[in-house]
Amino acid sequence: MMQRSYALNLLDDKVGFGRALINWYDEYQRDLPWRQAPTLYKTVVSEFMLQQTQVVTVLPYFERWLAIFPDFKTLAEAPEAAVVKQWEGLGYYTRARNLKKLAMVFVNLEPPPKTPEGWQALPGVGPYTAAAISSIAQGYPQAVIDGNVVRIATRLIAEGRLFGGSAEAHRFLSPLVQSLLNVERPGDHNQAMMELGATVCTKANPLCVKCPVSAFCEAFRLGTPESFPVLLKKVLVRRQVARICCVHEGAILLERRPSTARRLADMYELPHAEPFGLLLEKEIPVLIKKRGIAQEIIEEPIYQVMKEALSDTTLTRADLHWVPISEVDQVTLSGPHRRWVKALLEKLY
DNA sequence: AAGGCGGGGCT
DNA sequence: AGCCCAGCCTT
Repeated sequence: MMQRSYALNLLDDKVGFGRALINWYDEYQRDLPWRQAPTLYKTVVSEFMLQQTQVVTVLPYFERWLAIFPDFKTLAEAPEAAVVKQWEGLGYYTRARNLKKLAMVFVNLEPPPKTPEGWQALPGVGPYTAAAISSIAQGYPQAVIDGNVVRIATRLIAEGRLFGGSAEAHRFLSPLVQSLLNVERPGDHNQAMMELGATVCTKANPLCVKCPVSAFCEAFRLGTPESFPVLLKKVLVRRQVARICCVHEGAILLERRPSTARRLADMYELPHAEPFGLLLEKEIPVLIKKRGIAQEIIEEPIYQVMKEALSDTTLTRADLHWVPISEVDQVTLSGPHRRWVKALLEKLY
C-alpha cells in the first residue's frame, strides 16, 4: 500500500510550519481591540461574540460592551434585560444570556478554570471556545478547530472527502491540527491559524501568493485550493410572514415574543398580521422586507393598518404592547425589526 | 447525529 | 442568490 503523499514536508517539518505561521502573524496580525492589553475577561467576551460572527461585525459591539460591562463582576450584577439589550442586532441571543450566566458563576469560582475541560463546564462554552480561552488567555496547549482551521487543514493535505457536518470534520482533522500546534505559543498559534483563514486562506479567491505556509500546502501544489473543503450543502427554505404597522396616539403596536420561545425570547417585533384576521391580500404593503436566516429566506410584507381596523378583543392579547415612539429605543427589538421600525416611522410619521 | 438559533459580509 | 462566519445546545 502506497503512503498517501502530502505536500512537500508538512508532516516532516511541523516546527517549520509553525515557525512560518507565527512569524507571519507577528508581522501582519490585525489590530483588534481584544488584543490590546489582553485580559481573561476580554478574551471570554470576544470569543462569545465571535461565535459564528465575523470580526468586522463584532468590533462596535465589543467596544460598547467593554465600556458598559468592564469586568466579570459588573456583568454578573447587571440585569439580564440590559445585557440582552447590548446584544441587540448581533444575533444568537442565548450567547448574551449564557455570557451573563458565566460571569455569575465565575465571580463565585475559586480558583478559575485552568483547563479546556474546566471551561467547557461553564454555560455557552463548547469545545472551540474552551480551547480558545484556555490557550489564548492561559497558555494552555490546546488547538482550536473552527471554520477557518477546517479550511486550512483540508487544503494543507488536499482532503477532498465530503464532510456531513462540522463535527465530522473536527473529528477527522483534530489529530493533524493538534499535532501542528506551537506549544510554545499556543494562543498566538491558534489566533494565527484563524487570522490566516480570515485574511489569506479565504473560501473564495485565496491569496496563496501571500501565504506564509504555501510551501507546506498540498492544495496549493495542485493549484486547486478552492476545491477544499467539501461540505454538505444545506437546503434553502422560503417562507412568507405578513406583519402590520399600527401607530396610534404617538405609540406603535409591537408584539413581544414569549419568554419561553426558543428564538428571540422576550424580544419585540412588528406584530404578525395573521392572528388579526385582516383581509390584506389586496392591500399594498407599505414595505416588503427580505432577509435570510440560516437556511431560510423569509419575505415579510408589512401592511399599515389603522387601530380601528383591529378588533378590541384581539388587542387585549397580553403579548401586544403600545410602545410610545419616544421609548422605542428602550425596548429590545429582534434584529431587522429595529431597522424596519425606524424606517417605517420616518416614512409614515 | 441532526436541527434550531441571527444577522450580516462577501462573491 | 448563496455561502459562510473565532459554535453551542437540545432533541
